[in-house]
Amino acid sequence: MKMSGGVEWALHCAVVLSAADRPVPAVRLAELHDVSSSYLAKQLQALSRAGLIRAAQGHAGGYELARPADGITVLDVVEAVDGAQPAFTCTEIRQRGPLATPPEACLRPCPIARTMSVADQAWRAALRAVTVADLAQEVTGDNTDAFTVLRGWLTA
Amino acid sequence: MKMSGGVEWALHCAVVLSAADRPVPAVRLAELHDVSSSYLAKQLQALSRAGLIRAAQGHAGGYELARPADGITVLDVVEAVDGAQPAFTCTEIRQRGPLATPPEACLRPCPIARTMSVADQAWRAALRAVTVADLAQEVTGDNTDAFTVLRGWLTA
DNA sequence: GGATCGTTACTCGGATAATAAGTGTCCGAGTGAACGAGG
DNA sequence: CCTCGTTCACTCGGACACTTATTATCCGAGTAACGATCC
Repeated sequence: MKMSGGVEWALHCAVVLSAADRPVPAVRLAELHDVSSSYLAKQLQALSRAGLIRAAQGHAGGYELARPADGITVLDVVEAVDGAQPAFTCTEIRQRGPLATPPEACLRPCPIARTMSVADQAWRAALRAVTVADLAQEVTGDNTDAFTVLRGWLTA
Repeated sequence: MKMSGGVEWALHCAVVLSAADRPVPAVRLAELHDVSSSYLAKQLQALSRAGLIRAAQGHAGGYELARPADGITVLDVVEAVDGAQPAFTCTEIRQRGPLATPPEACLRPCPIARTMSVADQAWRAALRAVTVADLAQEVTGDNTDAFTVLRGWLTA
């Protein structure tokens, strides 16, 4: 029950990219957060494959958001990096062993799987309710010129 | 973001134990579900350490629920087997790098950690709302004598 | 006959290998921009 | 002065080792029941 550590990096990068007005290279994002650039690239590639960010190659290239920040939810980022499959997978052990339940009585998922599914959907709903734009606004808070200095550092 | 596979076994065992009227050995539970008895023992030990089930040693020993089935929630079992720590852990990368946020501005968790925490609490609340007794009742459904044949197989 | 002691078989518990996933790193393919030569 | 071709440096992308967590297994410590023995 442990989430991939790269999810945190990907979310921070998404917030930073929402403030940038031009493509930002992965190396720049890495030294901004003081993390391994090679490994951060892996997370950004996952975001790119999911269609959340767009990659621009060549000179003055980098990554930029493919959609407006208020159209990208936290769940989108989490699923892109960590996988979209639910945490719990029912192996149907009720159909095994000497007292196996007959298949005709297993048309619906077992109560355990249903309970897990409900909890999983609640978790996803909570993450779907927050967008990258919401995170960015909370990060800045009252000092609105935080984005200005960030842009200046990104372009320098 | 993957849950330990033993959680499913532990939950099924909890439901079975709620129907038993005497201690059930781990080997019996293992062959009932057709799983590795040695590995299932590890999960049962975790439940025992958490105080959910009680172990009786010696001849005619085994495991039995330490509390009434309606007093054990699904969350209790999940936390006992898979750990109680939340899936997301904030590493405070906002305090690192050239544009590090000063510590005096980090008195509260960052928005990302807050969002994850809210989602985690929603997930836990959904699991806390279901007890082992609820699962047992749903498993039996209309054929109420399912527990009778189960007890007969456990004692035989 | 009853109680006691020793034996025995059965139980859990933690310590120990094998496996899969996650983490971290590297170098090559591709691309856009900049620079210089020519018109 | 403008346009075109070439070169070049910079970018991403996927393929390759290493570490950590999960999965699976084994054998030893402890204990309750059973049976034989003694009072």
